[in-house]
Amino acid sequence: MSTIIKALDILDLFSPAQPALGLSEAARLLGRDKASVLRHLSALEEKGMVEQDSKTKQYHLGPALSRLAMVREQTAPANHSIVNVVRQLAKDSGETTHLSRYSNGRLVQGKVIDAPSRGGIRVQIDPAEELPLHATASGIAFLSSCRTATREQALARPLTCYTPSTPTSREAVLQQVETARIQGYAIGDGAYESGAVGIAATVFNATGEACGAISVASPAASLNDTRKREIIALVLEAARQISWHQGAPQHVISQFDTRIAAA
Amino acid sequence: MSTIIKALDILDLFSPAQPALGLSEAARLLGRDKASVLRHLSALEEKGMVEQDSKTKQYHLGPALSRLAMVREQTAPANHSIVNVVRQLAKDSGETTHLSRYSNGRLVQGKVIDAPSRGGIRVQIDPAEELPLHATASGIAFLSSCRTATREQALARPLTCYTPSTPTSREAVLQQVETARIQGYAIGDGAYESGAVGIAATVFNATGEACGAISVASPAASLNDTRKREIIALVLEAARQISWHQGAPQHVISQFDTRIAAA
DNA sequence: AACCGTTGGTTCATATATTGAAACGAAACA
DNA sequence: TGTTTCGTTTCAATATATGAACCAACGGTT
Repeated sequence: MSTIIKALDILDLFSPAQPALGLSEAARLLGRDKASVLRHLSALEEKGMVEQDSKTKQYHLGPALSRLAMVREQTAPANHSIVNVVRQLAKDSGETTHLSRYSNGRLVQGKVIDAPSRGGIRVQIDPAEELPLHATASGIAFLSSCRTATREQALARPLTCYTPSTPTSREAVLQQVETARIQGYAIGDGAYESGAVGIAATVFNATGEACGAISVASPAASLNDTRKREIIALVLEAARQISWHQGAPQHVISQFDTRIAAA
Repeated sequence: MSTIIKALDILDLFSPAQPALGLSEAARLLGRDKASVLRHLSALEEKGMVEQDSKTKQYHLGPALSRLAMVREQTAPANHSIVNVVRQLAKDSGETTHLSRYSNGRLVQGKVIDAPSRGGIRVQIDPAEELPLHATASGIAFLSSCRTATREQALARPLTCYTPSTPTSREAVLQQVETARIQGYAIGDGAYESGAVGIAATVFNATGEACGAISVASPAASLNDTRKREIIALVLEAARQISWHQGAPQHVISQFDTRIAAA
């Protein structure tokens, strides 16, 4: 394994739950030698990827990340219009909405728009959180449209159980994926977080490949059948627009059109 | 030089002006071998730091950056390292030092470090005090780097006169701002408090926007030309460090570097 | 105060991962 | 068509990473 990857693995230790850690702790979590981890951390620090608190000696994520993320956002192609679609979906549905993107085996949050808060109960989503492919509506939707190799790769990894309704067997996941494929959208009913229902549809890129998912998360209590259908239509429309903004090919777009007409 | 740093150097090639680049171009810019750069890019890609457009083969900054930056922002530690820079500046200059931040049309004190008291005359600063933009070195420095709308807004407000040398006309202020812009630092000679000379430089945030100023306040009596130049260099260096800690973009940092070299 | 289990950090011989010139096929260009 | 440039692969030479052992310092216990 390359040194670069070993070093960058360190960054993945940091999370909202664990915003800072010391040398020994990092080495333990990675199962590596302190000396190596120290050298890696020093290199990362030199480039501003992490920062060390001179008092506590703990490391935390550094300013270079803010800078680079800013560059990425500023130069992300055609991002603005896509974000607008997500925002509109949040407004129309009145619920928390998030767009996720697939990259290197992971489904990561692209943009999260919190529910327009006019009181009442809403779902909160952590924008830094990675979405498990097997336990979220977004994940199931994506798996239902991606290439087989990608799906197999995802299923090969351990299927962590989050709630009593998390599908943890290959068969259970595949069945959900299959219904999602037929319907054109996925419903995740408390499989990741109890009481939160996700309704998601795949988004496609210019090559016609699945590249992520758009999803609305609602409290289970607030969903009856007509409301559900309403949201499904909104999500499908948003997925169509985002895919279109990314230059998805005609046959993908028209498939959305027939799905929306059916809903 | 460690491999990690060499790999991370690649990320610095990306900028709003150059949001994507190919392998050869990157290798050329870095003066390194294509093969190495390819391996580095592949490693970075595996960790999501860059992404390769499968069509054009060009690389651009990856989703891991957005994710990690989000974690960093959520867990933003009350920036200890920045305070350290201010403290160090106070120590190196031997004078009272303060970092101010712009917010809602006002320049407010972020952190004030009193001069290391080894006797003699020093300037006292009230940490609760708001800094008039037109009459302090910090204010002039900030105005010399902020966007036009902000500057106009500041000039539209009444220009209170504090001492005989307070600039009270729009033209007088603008002239000071212009010299500050050219020099990269501002000197406020008793414009707010007679006998107190401020030397300030703008600090920038991750968006590359001016967000405040760092300043050293000395008694006029204790300043000769060489001492002044000494402090200017220290202030510029501190501004550079603070901006860096806030993730300011490369072109901002390098501007500081040239200014420091000139001083 | 002496002891203990930590911590972050350093050293150096060993072993391993990195390196870069050269070569390749593909694509773009003239 | 030949020419250039591109991304990518290979492999021997070597520069670099590694980790066991060690150190000094800190914070609790006894």
